[in-house]
Parts: sequence; C-alpha cells; structure tokens
Amino acid sequence: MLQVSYIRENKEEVLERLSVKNFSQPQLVDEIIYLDNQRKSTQSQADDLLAKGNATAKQIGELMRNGKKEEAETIKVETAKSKEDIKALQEQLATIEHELNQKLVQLPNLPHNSVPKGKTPEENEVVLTYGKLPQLPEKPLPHWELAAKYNIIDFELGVKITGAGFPVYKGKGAKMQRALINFFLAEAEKAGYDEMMVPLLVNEASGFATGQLPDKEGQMYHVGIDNLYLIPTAEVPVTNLYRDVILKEEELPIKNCGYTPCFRREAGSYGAHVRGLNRLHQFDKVEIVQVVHPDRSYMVLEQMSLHVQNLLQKLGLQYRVLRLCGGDMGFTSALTYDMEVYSAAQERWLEVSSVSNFETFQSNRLKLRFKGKEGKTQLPHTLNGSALALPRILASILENYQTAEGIKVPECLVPFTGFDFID
RNA sequence: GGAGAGAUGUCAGAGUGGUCGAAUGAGCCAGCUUGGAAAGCUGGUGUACUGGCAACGGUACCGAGGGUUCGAAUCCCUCUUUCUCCGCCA
Repeated sequence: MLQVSYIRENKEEVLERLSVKNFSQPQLVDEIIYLDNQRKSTQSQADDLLAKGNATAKQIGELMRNGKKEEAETIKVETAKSKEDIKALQEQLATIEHELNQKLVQLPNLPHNSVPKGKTPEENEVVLTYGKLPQLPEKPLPHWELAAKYNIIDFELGVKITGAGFPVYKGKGAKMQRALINFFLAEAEKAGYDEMMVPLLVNEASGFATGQLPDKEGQMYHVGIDNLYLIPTAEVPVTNLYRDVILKEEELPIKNCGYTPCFRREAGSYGAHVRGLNRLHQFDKVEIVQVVHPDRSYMVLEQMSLHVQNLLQKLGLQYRVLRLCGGDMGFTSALTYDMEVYSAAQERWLEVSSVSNFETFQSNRLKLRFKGKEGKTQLPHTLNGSALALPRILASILENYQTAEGIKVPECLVPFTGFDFID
C-alpha cells in the first residue's frame, strides 16, 4: 500500500508512474487526497472536543472530591451536547477512514524507473539469455507424454480424487519432487537463508498485508467455515511473520526461505497452454524472502536473481531473464524479473521463477518497520522470489533431458534422488 | 467439545472507576565514576495520528470490537488467544 503522505507530496510522479502500469483509475489519487484532507479536519475537530471533554471530566472529579456535588451536577448536564457532537464526528471519521482505505488498497505499487512501458507479455524486456538447447531425440515429447510413458505422474488419478490440476506423482516422479525440494532448500541455506516451515492456511489479515487481498480475492481457495485462505505462495505466511514488528536496524537483512505447497484457483485460465504441469491448482515451491534496508533493496534484488539463475545453471537448463513491463507486473511489485526455461518439445518459454522488489508496499501494509540509528522508525523494503517452483522445472527436466531410452537426472539432483535415470 | 483462570510497556509484574500512558524491578541508551571494566550513582527510554520552524502541545492506544459513565486498564457484552483440568484424537 502506498503511503498517503507520499501521494500528497508527489502527486504528479505518482500519476506518471501509475500510467506505466496502465492503471485504469487515476482519479483515485485525487479522491484519496481529498478524503485525507477530510480525515485530517474531522479528526482535529474531534480531538478538540475530546480535549475539552477530558478537561471537564477532570474538573468534575475535582469538585466531587471537594464535596461540591451541585456544581458538578451542573457541569455534567453541559457535557451532554458535546458528547453527541463527538459521537457524530467519530462516526464521520470512521466512515472517511474506511472509504480512504478502500481506495488506497486499490492503488498498485509504483513501478521502478527501469520498468519498461508496455501492456502485454510480448513487451517484457529480455535482460539476458543463458545456455543452449540440449541435443534432443528426433521428435521430442512434451512432458505430459513422458510422464505417462514412464508412469511418474498420473493426471487422471488426480482428477478422480480431487479434480483437474491436482496431479498424483508416482514412484520416481514422487522422489523427483522430494529431491527438488531438498536441493532447493539446501542451496538456499548455503546462500544464507533461514528455513521456516509455516502454516498453509492464513487469516484475512495476512492476506491483506501481503496484498493478495483484496486484489486476488477469488484466486485463493477460501475455507468459509473458519474464514481462512489456502496460501497461493509461501510469501504470504513467511512475510507475515513480520507483521506488526519493529526491527532494530542491525537485524536487517532478514533472509528466510521456506518450502510449501501452493494453492491457486486459477479461475478463468484454461486451454492448450495449461496442459500437464504448466498450470496447476496445487504445486510445490521453495520461496526466498528478504527484508532489507531501503538503500540496499535493488542490489539484493540482483543477488536474488543470481541465486535463481545459479539454480537453473546447476540444473543445466537453458533460460532467459525478463524485466517485466508495467502491464505484466504484479499489483504489489516495483520491479520484477521473471526467469523462463525454454521447452523445445512445447516450443515455448515456461516461466519458472519470479523475483520481485516490493519496496515499502508490503511493509506499509504489514506495519513492519525498523528503528534506524537516530531512533527514527522507517519502512524497510521486502523482496521475494521463487527458488524455485517445481512443476515447470520438472516439466523442463523431463523434456530437456529425454533420450530414446529414458530420462537422465541432472547431476546436481542425483545425491537427492538416489537414481540417475528414469525409464 | 466442556469447565475454570488469564491477556498491561522490551521483559517480569503492580494497578478493580478520577490524581494512570500507567507503580516497581530488570533490560537498553547517555552521563558521572574508572587506567579500562564491573559495581554504584544520575538522567533518559512505547506506537500512531495531529498542531508547531522548533521548544513543546493535543488525541488515541493496557488482546480486538462494542457498551455503561461527566470520567474506564479497572464495570458489562461479543470475539480472539494463552494456560490448567476433563473429554476426544494423529
């Protein structure tokens, strides 16, 4: 969430930055400033009356103690009117604050200056491309055919017990999942991330704090009876560890990682591109999260991007890094890099990771602050990235390591799988 | 699921209607002391909104939200949560 004070003081810049994200409701900015003015004046009126009321109450107490009961009674009567006024003002204030907040949460984060304009994924900027395509058999098979051929993933079985998008991993397929999770966690630990194992269901406050609510309401599974949401990413519970927290400056940076299943309703996305593992309702992911000093966040973003690239290099996958354009970026992000792996069998790039800097957007909602050297509290920057999401990585491995005899297991995974070939 | 007891500042812990943003102790910070340190002494030490160049003020916050009252940490209601006992259970 943007800070109202920042919006007030930098209105033109805010409007200009929002236009890079193709934000459709720029009038909200003026409405927010207007409501904030209302808020201020209403609050100061209410505060004045409250101050008077407090003074009167003290006076009455004084009189009562001195036994001047009648005088006290007289003043009591006079307070009745001001009580009503206070109540009215406070109700008004609550309404204004509610409206203000409702508008505020609709504003996306401002994109960083380096974010290219653009509306569609085609306008993302390719930052770099690494590696080359492997030698594949004559007619490479897509991963869903390989999965069936070697009996490692059963999509129909998942449909039976739950529905589409909930695959069952079998035998070496299941072991591959475990191996990938352990490999990713081991690499994160080497890079200095502390592992957290967090709840998979979160409450409403957590959903709001990281920005999934209200923006992605409807994309999360909701357990109505207890009003809890299944997490769409570990970002939500991990980042919310720091909700309502004031850190000491020397506690920064905070580096956490965590493995969780992720649940996404993916309402409205169907078709050829979502076959097999390409888009699932439940998938596994290792997430990395950092809370850092504002001066360092863009440096850290590069480090996190390199961490992800390092994983892809170890897995021997060809990839490219994109800087997302304004139109393709997430609601909460200031700058996002997507990593994509090329699938020769599908003849397309598959997004396997997304690394973002949220600047103060999340910390403001989280009420996460740190106390600087001079005792001033300020908002730190938060960042996160997938390192990595499993399904498309598994898909890429199956497709890019296929041979006529079977599928080779990338060398870095063998210590975790205990086998080096799937046939 | 049932019964009971709690939830107070960084922590421990007092406070059952006014003088309470809140005793006391610990911690932390600064100063004094010291060759240096410990101990000791002195002072300071919450968050948010808001007025002011500032000094310094105003308001709110004692788990959350409502209510009673001129006045609520303190009384009432609802919710959340922790602990103990019983039940159930991986």
